[in-house]
Amino acid sequence: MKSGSKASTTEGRVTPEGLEKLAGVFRVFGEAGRLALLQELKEGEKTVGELVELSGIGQAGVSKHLKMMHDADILSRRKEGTKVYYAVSDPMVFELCDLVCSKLVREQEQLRAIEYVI
Amino acid sequence: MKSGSKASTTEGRVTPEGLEKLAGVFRVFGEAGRLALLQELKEGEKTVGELVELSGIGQAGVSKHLKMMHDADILSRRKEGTKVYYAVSDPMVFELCDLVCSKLVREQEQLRAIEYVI
DNA sequence: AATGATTATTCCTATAAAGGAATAAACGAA
DNA sequence: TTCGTTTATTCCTTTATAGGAATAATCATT
Repeated sequence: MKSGSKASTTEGRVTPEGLEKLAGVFRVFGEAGRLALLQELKEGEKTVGELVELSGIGQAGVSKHLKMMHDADILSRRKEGTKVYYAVSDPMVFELCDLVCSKLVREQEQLRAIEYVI
Repeated sequence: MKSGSKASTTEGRVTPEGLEKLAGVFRVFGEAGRLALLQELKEGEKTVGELVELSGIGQAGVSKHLKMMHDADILSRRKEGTKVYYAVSDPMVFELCDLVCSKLVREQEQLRAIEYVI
């Protein structure tokens, strides 16, 4: 067992500041545009321009979203000339999305089952 | 392998509507007050009044947060007399929080290691 | 029916965040 | 240095959400 790290683990209580940080991370994922960008980045690193093309989001928006995710330590950033490559730096991202996705699928199946009965 | 369920699984593409739903779920977790309520509910079902006491959030706020989480199929609701008991209905909730918590702990440990070097 | 207790909802205000246009900044090439 | 490309930032408007006070709704008790 590791020693300190009192601020934000889920066994036992989490401090209000810990909860705020937690919520902050979830908020990063709480926007469809950012999830779309993550979906593109799942296939590998991409430049801002490529992501603008692929996502249909405006350049400013993409740049802001990427900065936000980079600040949250979700993306890595690599500069090459005038281009900037972003990549997912924490695979937790996909575990998170898979968890919620499977939940949504479960719900949908349940709905379908109900429709079937009716 | 299950058959249909095209709308929102993470292998392959997720539709824009799927992404919107996904984001919506994350937004539920993107607020410290709601996480605090979930933390209380981790120990078992509680009434609205108990949660008001425990969380320090106002009655209206608690009620609204609970409704939101119930609508998102995260909480179950049981009425007994004038009291209403809420409980976490999907253990995914805790997996989600644990995932993000462990990420935060990792980051904090990394920060600590850097401080140690300096 | 009237009262008290509990929860839900409405209304308002304040805050935060998204989105777009324009501009700035960083960099390479000529 | 100047120009073109790419990305970041600023400014503005709009929308969404939290939070509180007040009110409504629900239910048991008398």
